Amino acid sequence: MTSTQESAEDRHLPYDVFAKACPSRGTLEHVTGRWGGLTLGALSEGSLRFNELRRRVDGVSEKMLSQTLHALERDGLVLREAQPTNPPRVDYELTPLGHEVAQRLLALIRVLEGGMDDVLAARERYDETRGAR
Amino acid sequence: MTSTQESAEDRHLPYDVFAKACPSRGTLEHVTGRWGGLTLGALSEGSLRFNELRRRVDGVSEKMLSQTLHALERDGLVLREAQPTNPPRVDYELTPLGHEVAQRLLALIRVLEGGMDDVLAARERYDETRGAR
DNA sequence: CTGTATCCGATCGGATACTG
DNA sequence: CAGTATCCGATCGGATACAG
Repeated sequence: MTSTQESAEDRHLPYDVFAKACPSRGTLEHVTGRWGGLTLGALSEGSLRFNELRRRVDGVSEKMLSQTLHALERDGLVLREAQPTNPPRVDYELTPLGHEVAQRLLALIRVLEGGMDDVLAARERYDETRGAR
Repeated sequence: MTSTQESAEDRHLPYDVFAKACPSRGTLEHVTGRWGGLTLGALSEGSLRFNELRRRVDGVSEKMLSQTLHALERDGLVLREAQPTNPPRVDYELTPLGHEVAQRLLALIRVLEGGMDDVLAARERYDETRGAR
């Protein structure tokens, strides 16, 4: 097999995200889903409470944040710590693996933010050529 | 603003993915969308034709691959080169920015693949505690 | 081979209301 | 404060058929 995909099999790992049935795909989707990446990014510098997170991740609804946090918690990327106080206080923080993931995610985001001028220029060219389609 | 988000504003960039209206969010979603990341990853080692890509990105449909490629091309991450031959031959390859993005993406994927044993264990614990729920 | 067009069910995700 | 429950429109995305 003349591999050009220096991925899982070349590194002798049991998981290959390029394979349809691999469980790593599900986690990748949680991490890179609409709110997953921003949530992990927001938690990368320390724990935050539910509504702090909501404000930080601009635009997320309660429902989606709750859903996102559950998925990340289940995957072992986020830790949920509920204080038995009144009013309730719940802190969310990254696990070690969550931190690693968040670091990579933030590196990606930085590249994207840094390249947005190129992206915007490319879009204009594309829309011109294809005449707004 | 006591920033704990060492992101765009701290680096004096005009784009901040955490802001709802920032155009970088759209690009992040193209890149991290269901097929965007896998497509960029598949192209990271060289150009591929349409159906080569389809086989590489296991599970993607024609429609979704086409849509994904258009979005990535418009954002200036992928270059489309159509040969005027018969039968038609179209090569897709990464732009320089596309390569940078793909590198970050692959780094993320590697962390995820490498951490899947932890992830799977965390899931079992979660599902036990919360009783399948 | 490289796509586009259409149909249509599944899922996403926002708004709102409500609970502890 | 920290969520859950429900409604419901928008979008996603697969299957299929068709086109250059």
